[in-house]
Amino acid sequence: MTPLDEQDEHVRLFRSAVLRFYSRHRRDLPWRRSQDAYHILVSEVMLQQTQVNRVIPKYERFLARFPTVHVLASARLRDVVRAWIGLGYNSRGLRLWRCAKIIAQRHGGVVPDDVEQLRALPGIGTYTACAIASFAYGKPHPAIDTNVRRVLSRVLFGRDSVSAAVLRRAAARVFPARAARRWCQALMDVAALHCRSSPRCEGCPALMTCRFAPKVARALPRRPSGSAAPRKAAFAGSPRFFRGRIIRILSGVGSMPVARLLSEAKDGSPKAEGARIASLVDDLRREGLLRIDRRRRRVWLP
DNA sequence: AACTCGGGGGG
DNA sequence: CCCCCAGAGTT
Repeated sequence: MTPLDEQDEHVRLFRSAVLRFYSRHRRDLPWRRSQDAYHILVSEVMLQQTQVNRVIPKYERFLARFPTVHVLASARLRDVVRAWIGLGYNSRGLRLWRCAKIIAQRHGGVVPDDVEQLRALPGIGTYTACAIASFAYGKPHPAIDTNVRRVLSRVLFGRDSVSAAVLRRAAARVFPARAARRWCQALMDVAALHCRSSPRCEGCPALMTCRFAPKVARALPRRPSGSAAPRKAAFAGSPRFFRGRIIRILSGVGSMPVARLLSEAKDGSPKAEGARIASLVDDLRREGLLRIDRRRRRVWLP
């Protein structure tokens, strides 16, 4: 048996173990019950940098409120933003709304199945485009997110991470074209249930073929706990904190005086000068999340 | 390549 | 208190 054959055999074992694991133990997630590409689109945007458990209730509420692309496309941004509260990264909601408008106007209300066309939509990057093409349409595009990256890096290279180029080649080599729709979701379940940031190897389907597992036993220190830690800024009082507050305040009213928004936003935060908050409001206006009538000095969500 | 964008739950 | 989490867009 040549080394190449050996390697191929190794990959086959890995693949079949992961797919078998998926058929038995896969998580029952709401967006996996649907084949509707719009549902997949909504779930994937919500899942950008946001945990599954927090997305589930928002996802179901969102689709009950905006059941189709057309409903979302003709909705008011304010209603979209209100449905988005609690998910964070509000501009994702804005971009999803713009996505729906483009899909309704230029794609006949059908979410594209082509990766390039998907990539061209606002808020859809490489990962999300591949995820939609693959999960909704069964097209053979590896959707490489942090989970897939971590599992493949560990199993194939015995490291927590490898360079993007190396990983891309490895992902393509391992990718089973016949199981395109399931493969990456299977890897995500392996990541969520076993190959977590801090690994739980017991019961992992990749255990036998994993180059990382042997290293896990000797526990890693896991904490430099060093003196020179850069020390992160507090969340309260940060730009993110105030942006979130501004959006939350505005989502509850039709429109309001700019001055009142500023005072309500900094309420209870004496450190925040009005000028700083005003500049955050202007950032939000530039991004398209809110509108300002300078003459009448009023602000609102479109 | 480095930053910014929310918010919550867990170690 | 720090870290992580189905990333994308801008500079």
